[in-house]
Amino acid sequence: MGRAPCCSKIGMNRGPWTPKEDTLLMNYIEAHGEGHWRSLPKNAGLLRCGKSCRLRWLNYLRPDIKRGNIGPDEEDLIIRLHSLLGNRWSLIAARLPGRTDNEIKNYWNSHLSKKVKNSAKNVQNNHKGASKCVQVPNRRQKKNDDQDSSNGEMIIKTKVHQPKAVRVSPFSITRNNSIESMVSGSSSNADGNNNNNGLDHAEALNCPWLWSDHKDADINGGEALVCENNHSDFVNDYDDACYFSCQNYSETTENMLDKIYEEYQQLLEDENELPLDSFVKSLLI
DNA sequence: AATAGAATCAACCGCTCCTTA
DNA sequence: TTAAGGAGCGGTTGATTCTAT
Repeated sequence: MGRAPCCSKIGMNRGPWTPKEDTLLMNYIEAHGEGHWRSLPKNAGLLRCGKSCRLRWLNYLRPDIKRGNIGPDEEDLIIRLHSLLGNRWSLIAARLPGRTDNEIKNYWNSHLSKKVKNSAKNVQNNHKGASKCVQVPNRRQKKNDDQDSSNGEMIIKTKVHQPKAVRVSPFSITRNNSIESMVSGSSSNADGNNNNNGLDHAEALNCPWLWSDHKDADINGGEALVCENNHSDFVNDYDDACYFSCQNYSETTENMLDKIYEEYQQLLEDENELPLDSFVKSLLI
């Protein structure tokens, strides 16, 4: 089934935004708030696609945006989160206050990927055969990585969780009655596929990722993420359970970033140890 | 000073997911 | 149940800037 384009491109401005366009967009959002991107350009008097407006606002015009000067702490966290999450830029960005997925993605591609690659090579040279945690490639990357491997470049892989993050509204949870019902595989994912493969809890817990990608999500009304692997879905609403949420800036940046990473790691370590009920409760606390 | 190649990053594209009627 | 629209995400592109020669 094809889809109509998000907007007619005829007569639309493209390319870099002008200060005038920025002002129009900012004024409109100040007055009316975010959202309704499709109709926003028309209402704001902009000759831009709604997607373009959204991107401009989210990545550059939002008042809480930090630009440039990615510090060593942030850099370190990006690298570590990337080793856990892969190219889930929005998830990574959600844990770096003021940073956008686009900025992190660009920073990774231009700086960090090389850095990581070089350090991986050093590790290989120093410890031949030693295990190193590197990202699991996504579909497109995999092809290239396979080619790298075939060129004789050894890529050492350890278990990396690569959940497919899917936005889920609280309604999804209600529909399926309980988290446990989802864990047991009785829910359908967004593709409409029923994932009930007769999995037991241990299998389902292979992927307990539930991180909101919205800083202001709340436990009842916020969005949550569903992890999706080959076998199971798992749903929870988690964001406010993070005591180091992005709203808590009282801690030092360094401590906060470390805690973010530690919690992600802890989730991974715990997933195969906790009984289901305990695990679910730990996420909801 | 001029040029070429590399690096950077804002913006676009296509796809997927969620919601709604 | 299903189709369509809105929104978000990750990959890619291309213009601009930087650096080396």
